[in-house]
Amino acid sequence: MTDTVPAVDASKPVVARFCPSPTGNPHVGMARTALFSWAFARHHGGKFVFRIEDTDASRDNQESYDLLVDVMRWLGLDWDEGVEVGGDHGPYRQSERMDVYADVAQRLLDAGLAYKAYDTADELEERREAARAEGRPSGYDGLHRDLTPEQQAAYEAEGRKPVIRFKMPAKDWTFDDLVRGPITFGADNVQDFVIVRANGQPLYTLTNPTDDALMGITHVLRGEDILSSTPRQIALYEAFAQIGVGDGSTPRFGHLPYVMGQGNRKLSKRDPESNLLGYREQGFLPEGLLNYLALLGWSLPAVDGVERDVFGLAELVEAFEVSRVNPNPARFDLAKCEAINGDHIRLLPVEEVAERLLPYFQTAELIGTPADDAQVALLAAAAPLVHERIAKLTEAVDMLRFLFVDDDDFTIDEADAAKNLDEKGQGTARAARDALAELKTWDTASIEAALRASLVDGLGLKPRLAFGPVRVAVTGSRISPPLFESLELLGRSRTLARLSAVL
RNA sequence: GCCCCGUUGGUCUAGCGGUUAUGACGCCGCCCUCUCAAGGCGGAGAUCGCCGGUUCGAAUCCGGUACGGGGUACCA
Repeated sequence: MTDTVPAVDASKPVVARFCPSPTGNPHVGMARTALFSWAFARHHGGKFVFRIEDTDASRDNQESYDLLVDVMRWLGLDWDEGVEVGGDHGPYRQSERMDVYADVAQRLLDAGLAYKAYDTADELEERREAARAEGRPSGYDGLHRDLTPEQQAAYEAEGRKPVIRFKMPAKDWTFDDLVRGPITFGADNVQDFVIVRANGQPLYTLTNPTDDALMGITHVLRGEDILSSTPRQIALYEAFAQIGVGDGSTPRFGHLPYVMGQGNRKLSKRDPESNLLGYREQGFLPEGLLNYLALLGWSLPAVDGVERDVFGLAELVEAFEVSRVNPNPARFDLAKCEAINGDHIRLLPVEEVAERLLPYFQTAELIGTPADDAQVALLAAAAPLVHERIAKLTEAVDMLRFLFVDDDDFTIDEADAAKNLDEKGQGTARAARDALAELKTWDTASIEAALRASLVDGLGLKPRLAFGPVRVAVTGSRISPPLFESLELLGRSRTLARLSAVL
């Protein structure tokens, strides 16, 4: 297979990155971006950098930062360089790099590649409106581009504080997008942009390319929402080459499609489905979630004509080619996400399912913390009963609750009781209790034999009618794991007590 | 307004000039069965946004157009 590594320079190893802003809860679109960037780096044997872009003090917060780190670790997207692990290009939080940006901005100014602009918001607004009215692009018109020192001094005297704008060279901008192919922006449509606010704070437009350059990023995979800012970044890189920031090369860009929610809207932080932490709480496996996320815009190449959409991270890394990324937006489908997750659960050895289940049982307080050996053993014995029946780990908690719950807390679903434990059902339960009370050996086979003999052969009931009342009385629900196995695990005394309790 | 991106069953997706248009999720039916799942088998569901062109032949190439999305900030 031909390797379509689009390299800046073929001899240069790949360095990719993920650089979220710590605002709010981590969401799935973010995870998909991180996943693709990570998979790209790993596929090419390169490095993956994890940087935090917290330059907007009003929106960033520490809790969100902690969550980001936590969730990346949970997902298993490891990084070679970045926050928490360090590296040669740190620090990796932009809030700790302000001196770097100030220096770069000053050098840009000194080299005449950027300038101070004193326009007020109102002035800009007015000119923008005029431009639109005439059918011209509405970006900055360059009015303060060539101010004389005297003019600048006059504005300063008025008390105006300048922003720093980057001077866009007048030329067309073309770049070969890793997922979309060649994209061109005409010179007239990319205007001088602000890189430092009037209050001295650097903007994303400056900090992001600066750090990418300084950290040696060769490939930038990011959301398509910032596709149109790419020409500015490329222009900045060319300026960096002149002032000696970075190694003088420009990275390759690839713009990933949106992850959509309901309707034609991008999945937003407000959609409950977008909350990454929620998936962990609900019992999604990281490999299941990641598998589904990978399917949003990418697919494993077919082998001998056979397509497969359930795969592990190692397979993803092995096969990941950015060129296969589909450029159109994909809608997030929870039902399919759950189905894929269920497949991953079934792929796990049952012992491991039991291990992964433990924390969820502890959260539900069905098993103590620390867990005692008997409870852990019971969970291990019960895991095979739910292994094929769950799509999310938390579902096992509900299915096996009857085994772990204190007798005082055991409850029976009212609707199920009404249907299955009427007079006739109680008769069935009584017969079951009597048959089981005499049983010598308490194991699945003996329990099944005794129940069949008593209820099916003895009372002449159809199997589903025979076992329904027993199931409801003992497990509390019309729907449960396999009955005979469940009774064995529950034990004789608790089983008999529960049957007696409904009579 | 101007710029950019996108468009294959309900959803995700394969497809790179010749296929009865692939697979998955979901849905329906049947089998298995102590419930529910899982598994097996089968089914419905797409005139590949639209119009033109190139070609013996177009989902695939070209040109328009419509619709959706994004940008046009001292947000990212």
